[in-house]
Amino acid sequence: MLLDNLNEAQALAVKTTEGPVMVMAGAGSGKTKVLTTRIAYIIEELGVNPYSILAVTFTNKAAKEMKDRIGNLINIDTKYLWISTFHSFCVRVLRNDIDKLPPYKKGFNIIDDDDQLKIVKDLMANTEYESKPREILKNISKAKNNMTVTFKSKSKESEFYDIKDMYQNYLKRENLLDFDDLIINTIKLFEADSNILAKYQNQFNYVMVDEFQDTNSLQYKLIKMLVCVNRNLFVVGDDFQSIYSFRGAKIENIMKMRNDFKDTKLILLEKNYRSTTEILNLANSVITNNPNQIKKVMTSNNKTGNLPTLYRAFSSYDEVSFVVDKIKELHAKGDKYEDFAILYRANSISREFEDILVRNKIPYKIYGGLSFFQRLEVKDILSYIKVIVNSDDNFSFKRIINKPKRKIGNALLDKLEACSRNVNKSLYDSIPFYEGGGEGAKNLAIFKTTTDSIKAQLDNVKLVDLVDIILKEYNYKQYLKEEFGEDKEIIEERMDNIYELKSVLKESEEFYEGDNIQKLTSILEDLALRIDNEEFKDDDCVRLSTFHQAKGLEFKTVFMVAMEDGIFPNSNIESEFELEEERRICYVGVTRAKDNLFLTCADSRMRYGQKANNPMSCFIYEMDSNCYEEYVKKTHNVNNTTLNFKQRHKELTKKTEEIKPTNSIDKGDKINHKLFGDGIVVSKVNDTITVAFSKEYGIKKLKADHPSIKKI
DNA sequence: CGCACTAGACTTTTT
DNA sequence: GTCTAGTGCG
Repeated sequence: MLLDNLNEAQALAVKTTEGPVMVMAGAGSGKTKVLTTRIAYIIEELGVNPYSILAVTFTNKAAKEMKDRIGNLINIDTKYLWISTFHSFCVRVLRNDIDKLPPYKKGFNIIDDDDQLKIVKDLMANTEYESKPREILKNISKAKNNMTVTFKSKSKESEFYDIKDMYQNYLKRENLLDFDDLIINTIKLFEADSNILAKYQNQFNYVMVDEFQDTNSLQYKLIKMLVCVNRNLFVVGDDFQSIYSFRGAKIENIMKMRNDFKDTKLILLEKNYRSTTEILNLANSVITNNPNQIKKVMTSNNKTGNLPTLYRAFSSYDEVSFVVDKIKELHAKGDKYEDFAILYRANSISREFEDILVRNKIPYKIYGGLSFFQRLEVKDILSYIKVIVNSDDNFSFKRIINKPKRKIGNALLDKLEACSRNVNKSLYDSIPFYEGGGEGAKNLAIFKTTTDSIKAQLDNVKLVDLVDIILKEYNYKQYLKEEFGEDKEIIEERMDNIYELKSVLKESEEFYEGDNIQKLTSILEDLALRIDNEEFKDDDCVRLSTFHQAKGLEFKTVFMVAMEDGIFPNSNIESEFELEEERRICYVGVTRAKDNLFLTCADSRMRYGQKANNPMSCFIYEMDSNCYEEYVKKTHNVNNTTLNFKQRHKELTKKTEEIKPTNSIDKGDKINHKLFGDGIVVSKVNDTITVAFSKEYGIKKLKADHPSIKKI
């Protein structure tokens, strides 16, 4: 029954339930279908307790989708299944036992990037240090994830470690955890207490990981710890779609797993159910330029259609017009707006499209920027709720104490902080002990009276109404007016977000049990991780987004725009490794399209206030020209982009050569490749070597100086 | 403490 | 070109 709608490879993946299994699932090959069917199969056919299955994803959306689809397959309540993001899983573990890792306490708060930045800035304000806070944060995250951090000088290095220590100590003191800490401390907890680890190891008989190519070294370590006893690890991924290495994702984990679990069964899903043959041919033609990946040739479901179209525009205006004309044309033929996606490498490109879409009255939605729970007004209201629920939350207190302005600035806060140290209470609780006059001090007292009275009636109000009470009692709208002044539209938009928060609270309210404080505590704990980007999903809109954000989605018609060297691949690309990742981004872009694909670039566009003439993307030059056709609008002078491309390509190769250490590999040498494992060099012609790997991968031709290769 | 002006950045960012 | 963070003055 469950297996009825699966092809052979998919069914094999579902039925291979015991032992380590790796599924390399090409774009559009039914990876979620396999995962969900497998879970349903294990529950239904093997009679396994649903709670002994753990499935981890990277996004809440993916987790939710999996739950929904399992619910459609079998008749169980999916609400409490262990299907969650890495981070939510860790929170669930840490909420139970983090007190075994003092000084952390169970009521810890999770902070996001924005909070982190604030903390680092505050800490640095008391020092002479001059590093850039953003840079510091980037490096803190890198260091936490075992990535290499490079410094300009020894003094910068010691400065970094000093700030990092101050940061970590601050977080511990305030019982705060950043996203990285969630993973790190779960591992620490498992290392510190073998009973706790054993409990989870025994509970989870089946562990599954989605988007495995995106796991970083800590996430892999965590998974390994969980499965090392019963070894039923099932991972699904696609090395072609690894585009998050800048965030620490380690494509090497694919090889690592197969080394750590020698009996790992490899299953390839190569049948694509999404795109036409023409689009798939183009996708394959892109990715073959990355020589060092597990070979998969996506074959189509025999769906045929139009050849992808390349349009080289004179200017970005010309490019944008082309896209809009096409959308209008296809819309007139019956396509919906939501069938279209305009995808680009960098968010800044979206601007040029917004204007013309508005003028042509085409509804669109830009995905990108801040997610709902990162919006300042949402965070403000949440901070208010946190302060009301928990008077120990200094961090949230500081966030909202002067919103709206209550004349409580840094000077007064410093004094209050000194006072709070003296009486050994939180900032909020030390307000009555603060001695010192001034309007600010008076306002502090008023703030406390207001808050106390809301606390007192907390159990008699509906949680949804709490938002209105906060808006009214603290005069929050006043703050928005102070901050955004004349612009009514912005204020309305922000208020809309606050009202949206109300509906989130309403939804959550039904999920949790207990009195209001208990409910609120539970809701607040996990809200930081609950970023649903599904807003407006039922609107019929053209979607504008980066290639990264479009991963996992599909559209009838896709425009890949600003396909220009300097933008895509980005001008910052400095190594072959990075260029390969850009190429994978390109592959992700192409494979989003179901029926129609348009590639566009412009001979000239404004960048940073200046006119830029970018050559056409080298990725287009790399594609087999039989895989696309060029659309020529009118007789227009195709300029010398070829020349530019060649120059640029030379530069790129030169840059790469400078970086690469020259390791001399010769015929007969044993080498290790990060994906294919060990192999023997059978021949060498110039810098191309032919290597015999294990029979799974067979004979491969590789560049001798490729960073994935090491001589052993 | 708050406003106004200026210097600098400007790739991607599942949590 | 545009946004934002930081500085300096009233």
